[in-house]
Amino acid sequence: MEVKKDNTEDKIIDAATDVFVQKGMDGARMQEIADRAGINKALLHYYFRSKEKLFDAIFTKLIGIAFPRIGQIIFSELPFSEKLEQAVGTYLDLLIKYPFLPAFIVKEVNRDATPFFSFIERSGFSVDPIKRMLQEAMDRGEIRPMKPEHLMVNIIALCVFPFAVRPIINHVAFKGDDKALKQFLAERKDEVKSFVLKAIQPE
Amino acid sequence: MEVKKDNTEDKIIDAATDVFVQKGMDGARMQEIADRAGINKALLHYYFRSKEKLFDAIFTKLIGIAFPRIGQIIFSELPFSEKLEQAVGTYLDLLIKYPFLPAFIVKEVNRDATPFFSFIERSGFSVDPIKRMLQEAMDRGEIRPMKPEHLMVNIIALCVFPFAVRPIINHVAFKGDDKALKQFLAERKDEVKSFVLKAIQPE
DNA sequence: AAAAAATTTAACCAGGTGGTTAAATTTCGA
DNA sequence: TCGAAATTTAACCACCTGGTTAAATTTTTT
Repeated sequence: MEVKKDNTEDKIIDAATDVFVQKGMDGARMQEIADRAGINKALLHYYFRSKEKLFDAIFTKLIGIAFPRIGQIIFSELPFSEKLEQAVGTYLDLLIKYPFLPAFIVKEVNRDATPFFSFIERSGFSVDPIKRMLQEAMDRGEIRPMKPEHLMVNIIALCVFPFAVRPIINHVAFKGDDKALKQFLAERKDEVKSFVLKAIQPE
Repeated sequence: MEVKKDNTEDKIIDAATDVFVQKGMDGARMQEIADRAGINKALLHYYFRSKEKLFDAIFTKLIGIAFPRIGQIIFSELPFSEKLEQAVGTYLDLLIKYPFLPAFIVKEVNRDATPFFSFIERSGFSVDPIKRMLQEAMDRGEIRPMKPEHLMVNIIALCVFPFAVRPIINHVAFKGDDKALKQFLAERKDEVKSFVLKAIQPE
């Protein structure tokens, strides 16, 4: 049940999101954003004083989607395998909904990481609780011992990477067949879960 | 033992590589490339008629590095575990040497995939032999059965992804400590190998 | 020494960029 | 109805973009 937004600011944000995600900060044009929002350039500056300010707003919004709070899952009393299943499932649902997020974030974070850094500071995001949770699971013998940083990166890599290189996979593995690619990405949920579970199971 | 290159064309290519990798096609400026090559803009167009032609040359060169021929490994008679070890080792050495390749390719392939497509066609690159090799390893019972596309994507994801999101990992996991990040990336060789091997072992 | 190739200089171009301004007009809430 | 806010129009700005040109100069090759 989506809320109907028809005020100008939201129209601008929607249009700017589309354009920035597709073209990136460097490739985006204020005129195109104005056109897509159905307004003119003057009004664009009436709402957001500069391209940079507008981009920051969009970037912050999108990074907030890509770095969701997963506290409830982490702090639940479920066994690790079920935490993993929930986390991977939730995250892949999100990626299927926003398939262009990974490429956008890779692009912009490598261009200028400071907006990302300030988001992290503002949001208070930290990996420490996740690391602690993993360490405890290892101590309980639910997971084989390994550096938690590697496990975290591995899980995220398996989820995110296929979306970041979508055009490559689509062409090389599926010869441009969009249906097959979509099917493949849908399968990732089970694939990542079982792949990780086997990889971390103790002796 | 690097070959000393001091002719202008190579100076241009080196400079253009730096600038395009760092800023991308949209962010790159011909003036900056000329400055870095120690020449002027007129001479830049004397060698490469347009920005697009220069970019194509650089992109093709870099994609050729990122999609190396791994035929010798695939067609060797080694057991799969050793093939994996060799392939991952070789590829991670390459990524450590060119750490900005993944972000560059993600960026540019998502901006315009056609140069990538034409490279694939020209080079005759195909996943089919890799798929066949994996299938045979499964038939021999060396690997648990799974879709070869997923296994391929998983291995590449585990290798490449950390480099693509290097600034994020550096900040979130290592609080900006470059040494720690470097150490982490060096560990990936063993990490990916053991992670994948456990994930694919039968039963 | 002559010819050819490489390089510089410096000016120039058309077109696009983000951004601004002022005035007129429309919309909308008090 | 009145006034404020929202929106449009249209012109304008300085600056940057990729790209071109012609002539002079230097370097290299023959």
